[in-house]
Amino acid sequence: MSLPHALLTALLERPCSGSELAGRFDRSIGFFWQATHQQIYRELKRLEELGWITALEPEAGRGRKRAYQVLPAGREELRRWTGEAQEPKPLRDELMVRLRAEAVIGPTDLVRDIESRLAQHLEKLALYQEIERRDFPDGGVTRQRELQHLVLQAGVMAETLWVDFCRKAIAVLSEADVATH
Amino acid sequence: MSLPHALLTALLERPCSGSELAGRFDRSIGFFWQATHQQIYRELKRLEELGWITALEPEAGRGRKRAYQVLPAGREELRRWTGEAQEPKPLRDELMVRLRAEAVIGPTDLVRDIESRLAQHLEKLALYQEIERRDFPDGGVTRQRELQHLVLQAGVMAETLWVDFCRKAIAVLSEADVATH
DNA sequence: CAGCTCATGTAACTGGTTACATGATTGA
DNA sequence: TCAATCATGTAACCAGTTACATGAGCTG
Repeated sequence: MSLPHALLTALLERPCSGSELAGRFDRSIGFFWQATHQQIYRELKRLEELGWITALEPEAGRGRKRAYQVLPAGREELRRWTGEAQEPKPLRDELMVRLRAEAVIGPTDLVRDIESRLAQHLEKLALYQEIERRDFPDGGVTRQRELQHLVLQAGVMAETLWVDFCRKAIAVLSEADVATH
Repeated sequence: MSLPHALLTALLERPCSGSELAGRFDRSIGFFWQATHQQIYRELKRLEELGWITALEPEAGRGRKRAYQVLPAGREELRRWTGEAQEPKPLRDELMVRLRAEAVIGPTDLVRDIESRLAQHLEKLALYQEIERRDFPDGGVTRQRELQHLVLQAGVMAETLWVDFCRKAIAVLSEADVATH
């Protein structure tokens, strides 16, 4: 249940409205946690009811922008949750299911799809490295910057892994194709 | 929507009952796709209604073991799905949300949790490497074995990444702790 | 035949997704 | 002033999770 805490974090970094949050979830925060605007509005309402956030200008509803800020109770809840133990989620990837299916039913078009994934991961890797070069030329200086850098590095590491794996998979699938024909 | 296709793959590898499938989802298949027995039974019923699988012995219900095998229509569906294009799912990890929260609200107990995660990832990595040593001493020989090996390697790569990342995170969090006190 | 375990199954709930609706603001 | 766009919101749905129930078969 990370969404409420991702929202608290985002609102602490800078108070803003639901639509702005949706925008931020398409960029920085969205690199490691995604949310649609429907989820965000639903959750903001809940957080307000819980007394963890409050609207800055108590003006009314539909169509009018409504910015929120975090209340002390929200900050306290975020602190509690951040230090809480969590089990690491096991790997869960559709591509692995497909590879295992290929192993059973023989050659399919899967290799085409992996080539296209490779291109996308290369693109994302380049994006992250560009951001890293621009925003963290000397790593992080303050504690906050170091932690932000760390999260970005996780993205770089993950995309690098995917690039490596896609190349390996393409090699295996192509080689096997040749041997089969 | 991988579960039906994971089940088709498992049943092609070896026809079996729901409870046996649940067991297999705790081991090999479960390393990259998890499912509870409730999900499995629900899905098996659906697959049978779709005409993709059929019970081997048409004996009745509750309490009696019911083994299934894949029908030609099921195999065809699996082939179709395997070659289908899929967008790579973006990284989505609670730990990144927590790190970002730490960056905003200052030191918490997070580093303890990461130390415990590190131990778990090391354990899983050792398990995967043990399986690799035992089952793939010379890599894969046939196409099928090579693909199975590839999937296992993905597990090794992912756990290695997590081990590296946890160590990096512990370094940053500890160092920052010292600087803060 | 009592009690245990195995195998199958039901029900309620949660987080996330998709499709659609409506009020407010802006600018040609 | 009206069409486009922005901001907020409702509803239905889907995959996955948790808790619990019940029939079948085995063992002491």
